[in-house]
Amino acid sequence: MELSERDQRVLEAVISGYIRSGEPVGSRTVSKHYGLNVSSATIRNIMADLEDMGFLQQPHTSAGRIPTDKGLRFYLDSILKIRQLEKRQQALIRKAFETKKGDIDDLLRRTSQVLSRFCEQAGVVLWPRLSATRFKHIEFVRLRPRQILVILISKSGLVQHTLLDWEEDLSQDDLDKYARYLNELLEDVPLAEVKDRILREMENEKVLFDQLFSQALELSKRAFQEALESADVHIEGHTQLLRNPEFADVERMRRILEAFEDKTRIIRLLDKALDPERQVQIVLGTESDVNELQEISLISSPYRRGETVLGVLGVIGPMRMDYSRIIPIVTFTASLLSQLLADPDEAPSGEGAHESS
Amino acid sequence: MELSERDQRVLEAVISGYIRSGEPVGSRTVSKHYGLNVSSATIRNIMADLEDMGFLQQPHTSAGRIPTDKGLRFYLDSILKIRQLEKRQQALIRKAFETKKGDIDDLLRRTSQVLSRFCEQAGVVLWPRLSATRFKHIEFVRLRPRQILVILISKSGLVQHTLLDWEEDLSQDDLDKYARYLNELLEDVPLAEVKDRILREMENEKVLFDQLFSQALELSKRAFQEALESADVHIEGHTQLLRNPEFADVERMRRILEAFEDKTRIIRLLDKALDPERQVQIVLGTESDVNELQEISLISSPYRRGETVLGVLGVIGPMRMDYSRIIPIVTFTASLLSQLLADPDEAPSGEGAHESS
DNA sequence: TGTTAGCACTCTGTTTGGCAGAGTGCTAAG
DNA sequence: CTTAGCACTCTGCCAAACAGAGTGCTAACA
Repeated sequence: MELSERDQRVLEAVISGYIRSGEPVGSRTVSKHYGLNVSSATIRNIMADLEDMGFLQQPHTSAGRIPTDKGLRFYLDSILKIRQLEKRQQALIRKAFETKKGDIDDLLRRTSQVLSRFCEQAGVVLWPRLSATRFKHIEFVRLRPRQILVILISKSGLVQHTLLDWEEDLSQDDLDKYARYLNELLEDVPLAEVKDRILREMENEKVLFDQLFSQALELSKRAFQEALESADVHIEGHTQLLRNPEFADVERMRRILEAFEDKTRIIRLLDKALDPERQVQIVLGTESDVNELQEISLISSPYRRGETVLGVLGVIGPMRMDYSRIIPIVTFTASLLSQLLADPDEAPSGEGAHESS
Repeated sequence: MELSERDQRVLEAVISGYIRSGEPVGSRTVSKHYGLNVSSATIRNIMADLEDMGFLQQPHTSAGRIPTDKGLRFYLDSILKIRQLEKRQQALIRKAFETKKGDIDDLLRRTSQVLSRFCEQAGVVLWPRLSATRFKHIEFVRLRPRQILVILISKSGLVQHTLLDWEEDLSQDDLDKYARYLNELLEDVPLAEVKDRILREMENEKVLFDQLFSQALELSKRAFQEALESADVHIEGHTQLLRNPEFADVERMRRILEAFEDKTRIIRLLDKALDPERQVQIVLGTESDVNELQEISLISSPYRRGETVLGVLGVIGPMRMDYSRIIPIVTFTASLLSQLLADPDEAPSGEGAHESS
């Protein structure tokens, strides 16, 4: 059940025609506009074969063909050649990032905006897992009696805060002491290992009998528990989705946007795409286990800081997307973001690497 | 050009009929279902008068009437009697807040969720302006050479962070010193006054000649500049808007949701509604200066901490909303949020004004 | 054996006319 | 001032008709 060269070209023709127009593509169109020098009747035969093999489908007798998910998947895996993004486009995207420096949060938000604007679909960025970065700083602030605001800062500049209720009322002075101790203890420890580090330290006998130390550790343990679990995602340009004619049905669109509001679903989807091995990953709706997202498709690419993958970014749109245009944008944006996040301390070529003392 | 009691009742009937059904209301319906003991012909005469006066309009000859903006405004200001929210509903809302404690951010996000769910429209919360609260803590973290992460915590537990580029490379030790100095200097100062306080301190001659002090002040000045300006808003339940039949037109809906994505517009709208004098404020779309929001309406209520207004919360929906149902929910939620935010340290006076019979 | 022209058939989308229903304004009578 | 009655208007819906797009099949052709 191999696909001949010609079969593939017909499949490609149908798919790109469908992507362009959003409507079923007929044999006549294919034979006329896609430079295969065969008549429409021949195309019809081929199309019928492709339908038998499950790559194409007909919405109804006497309509043209549209690709099935299987067809799309084959197209993406075997037919589509991904080019580099044009220099001109690259420059435009670079420029979009130049405007203003800011927080890492600003940077990531901007990234999703850029994705949305350039791809004309919804742009999405999965925030770095704290566990992917290193410890930088912790701070405790006594907001009210028995309420402590914990602020955790990662080396990459992520800030996370949690409110802890604590049985005992600790003074701000004590809290400052705890923080100093922890900041020293955990300096530069990968946040994924912080828990182990704390547990190990708890067994240290010097610590075991010191009220201060053990309480500080207990406190940080609770704080990290909350902080490390959280995952966040930012979606920009929902409304671009409304531009797609396939979502003209309000009710359907509503269900999809509803799924977006509960971010956990999107996070689950993106988590699946967080494969450091692959530069770009495409999840067709039907391949995800999220019911409400059956009709949409995600093109994603991981972004890194140095070697470690921090998170994923991508574009969400209808299955019928111009993959050949969007994939290069997504991969380029991912690599650009990785560059922007690169730690100058660690880059060998960069300026003098100071140690913070 | 006074409206008689009867005229008002007809207007009310048309409006509540229209709110219920979303369709033009005819004279027959009014005379039958709204207990005015007059015939439909009489109603027709009255409706014609109301139309002349600009309170009603006809989508086309031989359709029923729908209210104009002026008519709605009159209804809201003069006819509608706002009741207290039922005890049962109150309890349900209270319960929705109980589930989990968290950050102030969590609390505010939850508030917008509650609004959205109970009103079945989009819920919106304008974050407290930092300038409305008091200084609690500042912290500087040296992320990279010449890059300082500033973390600012208000007494109410709001956390704000900004990244500052600084000409000179300051050591973490120095930064800690600055922070200690500032934390002492600014303890409990209202953030609105912090700038003045800093400027005043800068003129202090003891400080003037001390490198450390003056740099700390300069640093904080820049930090506060950024932090105090920012305003944030959270909108929950966009998708509820899609439920309204008047937004069945995708293109129109898209424009509205697009306006939501650029939060500055919503912030502008909510700022207008931040009037501490009024318990509830309603902005009809046409009354706002935001073009894209002509067709929607905002019901809002300020929330406080003690005496000072922190921000606004509200509900955004189509003009045709069940005001009589939603207004009590909004005002109740605002007062509940105020209670939850109340500082136990400061509120011995028990200002719980929202007692119900 | 693969390709092509021709033809009958099917399904969709749009247009047209007709019709029922809802609602109005006006008039004349109570 | 109120109301019954009536002619009129506009919408929404339905059915029929029709053009257009596309297919599958068959038979002829290279």
